[in-house]
Amino acid sequence: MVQKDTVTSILNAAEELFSERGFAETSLRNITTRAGVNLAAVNYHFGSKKELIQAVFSRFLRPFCVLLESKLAELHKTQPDFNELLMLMAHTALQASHGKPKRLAIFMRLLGLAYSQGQGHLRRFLQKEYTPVFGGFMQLIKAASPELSDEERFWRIHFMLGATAFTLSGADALMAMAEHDLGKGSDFTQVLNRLIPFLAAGMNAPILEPT
Amino acid sequence: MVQKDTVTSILNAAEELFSERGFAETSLRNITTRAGVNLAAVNYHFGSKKELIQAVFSRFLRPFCVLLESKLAELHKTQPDFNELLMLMAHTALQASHGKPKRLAIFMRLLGLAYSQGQGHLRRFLQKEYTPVFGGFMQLIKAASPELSDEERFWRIHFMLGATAFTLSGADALMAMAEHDLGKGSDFTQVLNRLIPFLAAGMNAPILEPT
DNA sequence: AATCGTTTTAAACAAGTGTTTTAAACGAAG
DNA sequence: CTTCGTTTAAAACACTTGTTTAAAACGATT
Repeated sequence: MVQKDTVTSILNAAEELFSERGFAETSLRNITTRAGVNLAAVNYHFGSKKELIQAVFSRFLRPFCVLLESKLAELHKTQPDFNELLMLMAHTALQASHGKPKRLAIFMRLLGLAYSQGQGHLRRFLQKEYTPVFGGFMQLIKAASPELSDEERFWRIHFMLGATAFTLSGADALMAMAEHDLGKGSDFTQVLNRLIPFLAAGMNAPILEPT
Repeated sequence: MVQKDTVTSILNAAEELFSERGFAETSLRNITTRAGVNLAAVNYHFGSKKELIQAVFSRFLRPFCVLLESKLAELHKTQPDFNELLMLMAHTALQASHGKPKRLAIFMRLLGLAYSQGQGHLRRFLQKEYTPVFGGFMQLIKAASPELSDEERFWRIHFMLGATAFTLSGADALMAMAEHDLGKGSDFTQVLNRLIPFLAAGMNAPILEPT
């Protein structure tokens, strides 16, 4: 691979290493070595390690949000059900990954890390920068499940989020495990096609309001 | 709180700090300071930081496994459905947490960290030590879903696992968010009572085998 | 060709890490 | 009381971390 722009080399290396080892476990020296640039380049171009982490997220999230926003605009007229909504989301995410499922898996793992690992600054950053776009998607979800209370819907959305983040972030490891355990391989889109009906059924589950 | 045994003081402090900040972000000095013991005590009693991490898991997992194993034995006679199976699992986990939901949340977060964070030694440790016990549970799941192909069931189990780990590990943060967003608070068992029907519906979702 | 702002380089910085070492304190057994 | 193995204590170990510095190299503009 030829020597690209310094900052994108750093972003590429950081994206890979962060998703493999986590944020704290990845040192700036790991990143700059893999990127083939000088150690000081990170602090020069990004300011600090924290800002580098945020930049990694922004590079993926910004194009994804504009893509999603445009698709949501033309979808607000119809009344899509969960299967349609989730397939749209999956398709948009894959599109933002330039069609490469591997990139989506990497980003999902980063997203999982952002929540599981301390990284309070990251949660705040994501919340402040990228929540408005998801508001439109939430409205469509609400329209698709008018029978659910706000509380019930809130939790079911996070159940979906968990299943998705966990599965897609470990997709390659799980696919390898599936091949080993039952001899049948799967590919990434197959997994998505199994996941979506599962989630839709969960969202449409009979309600059991607490006493 | 009075000064307990040195090793359990260390385990308590490590359990809390690991679940709050992650493994790499928690230093031995953090742990020994909170535990009120000398820094060298960790290496003296556990050998290394890695072995301390494993000891934290063992302290929870070992009693949980014996509890689960005994319950599974008397359950193999009946033909429990998913709601029963999941409720049994939840009840056992809560019981292993001495009835304190907070402790279960902490352990779930640790489990999530073990998978998301690098920590290859931990994944290997957990796999080698504690997988046999879950085999029995898997058999019951298989018996409860004979219409599913092995492949479909494999993936749906991991969908469940993801939703559960993600939700319960971040339960306190999510509960705070729920209270802030929609003014209604939830408690831990309520969340479990919402999660289980969601998962059961997902497991029983109509099958859409790939072409 | 000389000059400017921008970028890269190598070296050092202070701070924090896990671990080891040495000596001191403890608590029961002879 | 003394002696013994076990536990604690303080200090130092060698090493890695993120960040900063100051000089060198670069690249376009005048």
